[in-house]
Amino acid sequence: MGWDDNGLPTERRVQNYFGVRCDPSVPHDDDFQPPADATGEPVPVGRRNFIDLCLQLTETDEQAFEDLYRRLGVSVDWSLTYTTIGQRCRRVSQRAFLRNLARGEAYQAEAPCLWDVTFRTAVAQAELEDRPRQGALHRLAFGRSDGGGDVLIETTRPELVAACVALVAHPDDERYRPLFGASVRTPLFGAEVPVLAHGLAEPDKGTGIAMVCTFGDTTDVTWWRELELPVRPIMGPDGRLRPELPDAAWGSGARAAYGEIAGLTANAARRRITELLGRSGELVGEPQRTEHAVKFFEKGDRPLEIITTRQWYLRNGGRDMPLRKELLDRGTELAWVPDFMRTRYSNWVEGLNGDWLVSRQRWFGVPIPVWYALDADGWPRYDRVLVPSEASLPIDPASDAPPGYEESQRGRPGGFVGDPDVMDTWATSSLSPQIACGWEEDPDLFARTFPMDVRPQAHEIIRTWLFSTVVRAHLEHDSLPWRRAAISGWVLDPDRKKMSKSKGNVVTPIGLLETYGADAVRYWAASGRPGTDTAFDESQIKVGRRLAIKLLNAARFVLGLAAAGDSAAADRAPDVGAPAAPSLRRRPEYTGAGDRAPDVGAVTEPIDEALIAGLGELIVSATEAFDEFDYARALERTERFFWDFTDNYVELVKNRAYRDGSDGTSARACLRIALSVLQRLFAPFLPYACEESWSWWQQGSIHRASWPQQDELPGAGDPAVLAAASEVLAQVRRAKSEARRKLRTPVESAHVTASQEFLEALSAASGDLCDAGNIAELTLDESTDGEAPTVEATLAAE
RNA sequence: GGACCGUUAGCUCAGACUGGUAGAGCGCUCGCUUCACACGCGAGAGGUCACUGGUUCAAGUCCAGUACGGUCCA
Repeated sequence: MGWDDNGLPTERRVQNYFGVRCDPSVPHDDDFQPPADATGEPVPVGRRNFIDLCLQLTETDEQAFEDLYRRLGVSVDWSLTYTTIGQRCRRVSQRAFLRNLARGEAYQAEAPCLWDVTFRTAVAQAELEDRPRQGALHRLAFGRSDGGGDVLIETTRPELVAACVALVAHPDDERYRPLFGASVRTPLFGAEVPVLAHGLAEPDKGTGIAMVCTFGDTTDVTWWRELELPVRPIMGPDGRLRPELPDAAWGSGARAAYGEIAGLTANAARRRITELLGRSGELVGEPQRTEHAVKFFEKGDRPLEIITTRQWYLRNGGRDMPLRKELLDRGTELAWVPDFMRTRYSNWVEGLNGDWLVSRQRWFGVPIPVWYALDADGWPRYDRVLVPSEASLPIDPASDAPPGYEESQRGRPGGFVGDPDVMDTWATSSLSPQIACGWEEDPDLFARTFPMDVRPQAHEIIRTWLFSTVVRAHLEHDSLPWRRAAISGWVLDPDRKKMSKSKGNVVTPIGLLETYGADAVRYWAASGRPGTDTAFDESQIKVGRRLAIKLLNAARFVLGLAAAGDSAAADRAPDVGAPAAPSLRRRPEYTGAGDRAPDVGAVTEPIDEALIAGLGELIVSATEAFDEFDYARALERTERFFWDFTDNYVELVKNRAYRDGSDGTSARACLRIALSVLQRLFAPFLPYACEESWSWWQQGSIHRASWPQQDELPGAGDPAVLAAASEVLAQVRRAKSEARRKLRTPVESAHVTASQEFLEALSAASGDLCDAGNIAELTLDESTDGEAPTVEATLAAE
């Protein structure tokens, strides 16, 4: 079990929980205490103090999670727990990064990147989501430099007109073709920008010609790069327009206009610039309200900006087609459950528009393990990356010195400076197979466990966890990290909406565990098929609870019977001690020692053999379903058999099972065989009920017992015997029910008309049938027309 | 705009691969204190399988398309 504790969610929780915010300029305080009142203005704390608070809170949170998982009966070796902020993960994560760096797969670049202004960090493509936002289309007039009139564009972000570097239209657009190569002047700022052609311009969107700004969206970045445009940056990392002019050559009018918006947020600047444009006459008509998709950081709540910064990237096929092809091939090589999830992977890889940005301007994460040499003037030489030895990992460049340097040289000319950033949390999580398998640390374990068998995860993180793990294994080991991926769906709320904290429709499991027990919750969870979203349905949890209780009661019956039928144990008193559960007032007395394997040779009655035959088929089909990861099918089959077992078989043989003699022994042996198999088939779903009832008659944990095999059962029987008896019993019950009589009501005679095969099967179970139906006389009559069996029952008078 | 998944009883879902009389549970109605279980048991009612075509002796199932819902990617 690994806790993914580093990253932004933890930082945000710590900020809210303790009422602090991290400010690296604040010195470390050895005696720091968080504010008593966390609701006030956040207290700035130094980096080290902030990280300590993160460590403190994650430890508490992880203990709560561990308690929850233990209660759920999740099968985990808790001695092997790790955390992604822990020493071992930091070491693995940094080692993998350094290997990527040495092979040229990790590189740094000064480039436009998606930027969250709230958290002031770069974010990766995989962390984006589109959200619909209300906006307004502003129609702006750009005057042609040759005086030939205005060119009109539409934009939802008029404040970016200060950053405009070109206009683009589609190369085939006849309206603008004459303008290509000409220049226009931007409104308010009068900057001369070219009119250019590019295939990404959409002729039917707005006026068909768009302004290119550095940078308003990712299309701007493409245009800027492919048309080799200059940069005119105006957006600062804090989400406010930069104080300095974007273009030093601007004249006084442009300077004055920019002075109106410098330092404002994007929204405020938009309002101000709209006023200015209206006044200058360059805003044409009224802004038109519109809804459009805006890119957000998935954990953020302000739109992303695009700013130019120096960041670390990891090659992931976003730029080079050979690597992309190799990674697409890995997606084909991987076995997907369900198979269609492969398409999500392919879509994602094919849609990558850049390499993986792995550096984050945050604190609670694995540090990027490099330093930079400082030149004689004290400026970082980003082309002189200083790296630690693998043996020294993990390191923190903020407190450790690079090889060949002294700590005293930090920040000094000719000295060094540490990279201040941490890695994307997925840069560590993408190595979970390497972490768990002991990569470079336990060669024997690694050889035996890597690549792993299966990655279980949900579908929304195919683009992050799954894909990034494939990338790392491909680059480091030239292999898949696992052979299969089993993709689960989501739990939706009862209205089939995604659960989310902001909507307030989240159901947490703890209350359900308290009300219904872990077995019931697991039963419901297991009924959702792989890859399929499941609407939360409390009634299904109740069904699970009913099943678990039924299993306990059935076990109590079977094991109590065995004692009663064993004449040596017949006078043992039942245990009437403290109840284990409300429905378990008695626990079967069963004190013998040794292994309690059922007596296979004792099964002699045809109907008992019929039950065993069905049991064998069940084992085969449940095992096949598990082999295909279709746990829901395995559960459904087992459950169906079990209810049929209790409703029909048990009722049919109950009287015989109470009797001495070989026919009674056969029933008791069969019941015990069935119980043993059913307990083991149910064990993955109902671990508590199975473990408890298993302990009543077996040694050791059921969760270490062998999986049932068909060949451990007695030889072949004919399932038709049980089916025929069940069918007639059902019809006798119906007759009693329709007469509104008790089910114990004696039946003077029952006359069965059916095919010869049916009657032959039935007669092999007629004794049990008469016992169970309280039938005095059973007569059989062969039908000639092949119709369904019919039963005429004559009930005793009241 | 491209793709994927789904649409079966009031609700939640099986019915796949391999076409052959429409299934389960919950809920509802009725009955039953029955010696494992009233946290139980038995019985009953309830569906034009989203729609339109096609293939076939036969389609919930296979093929093509449409609509609606959800999701992923642009």
